[in-house]
Parts: sequence; C-alpha cells; structure tokens
Amino acid sequence: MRGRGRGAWWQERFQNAGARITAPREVVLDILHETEEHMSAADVYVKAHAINPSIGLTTVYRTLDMLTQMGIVQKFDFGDGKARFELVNNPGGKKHHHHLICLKCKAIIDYTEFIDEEVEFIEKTQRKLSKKYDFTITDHAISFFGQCAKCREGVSF
Amino acid sequence: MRGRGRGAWWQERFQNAGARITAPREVVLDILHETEEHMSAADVYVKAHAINPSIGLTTVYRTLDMLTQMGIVQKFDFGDGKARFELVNNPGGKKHHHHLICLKCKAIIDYTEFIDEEVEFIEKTQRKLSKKYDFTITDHAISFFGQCAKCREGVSF
DNA sequence: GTCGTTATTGATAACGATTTTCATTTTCAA
DNA sequence: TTGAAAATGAAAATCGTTATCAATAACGAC
Repeated sequence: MRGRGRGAWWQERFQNAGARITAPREVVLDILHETEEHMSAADVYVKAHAINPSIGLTTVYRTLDMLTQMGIVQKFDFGDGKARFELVNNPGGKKHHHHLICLKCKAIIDYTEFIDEEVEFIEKTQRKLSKKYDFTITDHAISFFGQCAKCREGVSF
Repeated sequence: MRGRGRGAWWQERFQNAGARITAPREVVLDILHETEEHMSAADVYVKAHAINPSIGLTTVYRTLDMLTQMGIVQKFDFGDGKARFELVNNPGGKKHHHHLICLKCKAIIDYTEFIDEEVEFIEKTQRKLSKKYDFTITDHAISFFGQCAKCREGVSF
C-alpha cells in the first residue's frame, strides 16, 4: 500500500520532533514522492482525497506547512497567486533544479544545467552566511526572471 | 515636489512602451525610491494615499504589476501571504542584495556580502541559460532558507 | 490651446487561496 | 487499556488580489 513501511526516514524525523505519524501525513508524503510537478495545495488535496476521501483540504494545508518548516518540502511562489510545493531531497525523484520565470506569461522553466558550478558557489556562500548571521541554512533557491521568446515578440513593454 | 522632474529615466521607458505618465505612477515610483524596506502593495497604498488621497488601491496594484513586468521592480514572496516589492536598480538607494529567510518566524535578513563571487557565477549561468532557452534575463534572486538563531532555540521541529 | 481618442483610474463587487474555529477523532506513551 | 494531548475536518471567516465598468485624464493631431 503506497509505500507504507519503506522510506521510514521521515517517520523518524517526525518522531524526533514529537509529531505524530498519521494517515493523512503518510498520504501527502507519498503523493509528493510520486510527483514530478510543482503542486499546489489544491493539487495535492485532489490526489489525497481520491486516495482517502476523509482527508480534508485544511489538513493538506497544515501538513504542507509543517513539512515546509521541517525543511522536507520547499514552498515556491511563481506569481500566479497559489503556492507550489516540492519535496526537497526526493531520492530517485526530481533532480536539484532552479527556475527561469517569464514575467509576462508566468511560464516556468526548470533547469538543471550548470549545477556543478552552482554547488561550489552556494556552499561557500552558505557557509559564510550561516556563520555571520548565526543561521541554520537548510535550503536555497535561485530564480532568473525575464521574458520568454514567445512573449518577447508580442511586446508591449 | 517629491522629485518631480529629476529621475526622468523611467519616464522615457514609459514613453517608449507607450505607457502614459500619470500622477499615481509618479507617486508610486517616488515612494519606492525613498524606501529601504520590502513593501507590500498595502504599504505602498498607505503612503500613496497619504500623499494623494485620490489614489486607489487598485491602481497601486496595477502600477506595481506593470513595473514588475517592465523589470523596474522586483516582486518577492517571503511566505507570509503578501507580495513584496523593491526597486531593482535604485541608484543611490539600496544595494544589490539577497535574502535569508527563516522558515519558522518568517524573518527576512538582507545580505549584501559576498556579492563579488556571486556576480561571476550569475553572469556565467545567465549567459548560458539565456542562450539555451532563448530567454531574455533581466534579473535574478537568490534566497537561503532555514532557521534563525532565535527559532532554533524554541525548537519543536 | 482645443479636441478626440484611448489609456488610465477608482469604487465596488467578486474571487480565491489560505487560515481560523471548534467539536470530534486519533495517536501513543504510560 | 486508557487518558491527555495532538491532529483532524467541515464550515465560516480572512484577506490579498483581480475584474467590472462608468468616469476621468493624458497627449498627439490639429
């Protein structure tokens, strides 16, 4: 059943945090594991509800928020009014990536290229910031903004 | 009065884009120029309305959106449900910076350190992405997420 | 300067994502 | 097994943002 039992990695984290392991939480995590998309809370809810109709939207929100605070999930805003969520270190899932965002049509392009150079830069910066601001850094995001080819033509600005 | 007449730089950009130069737009731009904060639309509205009570909230939203699409303003989401806006190249204003965001208390720390190393990395990446995806890149954002010292103590997760 | 076209504006209503409330249910340690 | 505390879900409430539409203002042509 939906991977119950395997990836107990997050169960440990929950227990260490004093959080309980519940059916809705298992379902949400399973869904995130099996997805390649940037899912909104509503997207997750639809899938969760299909699996177990007793799961409510509120709980999905609460779970996603909790996972975000735990650093298990990363929350994004692409400017379309709804937050998107992705598992942070999805083993065997989506590769580490960043975003290219069109300011006109709000299209999102994921890119995974050039990560090698990034890693070095990020690690160095992270180390310095972490020390200087006494901050525990668990994740980062890099976004580039501009106009996609399509929008550049239909110009107005 | 509020810098009217100087910084005509944006007025030219408006004209080239076929956009009209109006009182509300001037006010919004002046406000952004004079601010060091990350302002929400409501923040801008309050100031704008104080300066000229006839300016409506709707127009503030429209103006900020327009400026964002023009690349004059950058829009951020720090996870507290409201968008924040900052002038991109504020001459004599705030230096180029990025953000350190506490996932627990949502505190934002601006950092300007280590930018030299960043510039090199960003330029290289930008050049490559731009070519590969046929995308005109006008801006970027780097954010680090984690927990601030204060939140690390009151732990729960 | 006047005029007319057309973009812009602002009040209000509508919208929709997220959060709050609170009574009920579930988890899990004792 | 049991009970305290955490978690849940349905519904209502919140609140940031957007759409509507009649009134207004900008600015090029004259």
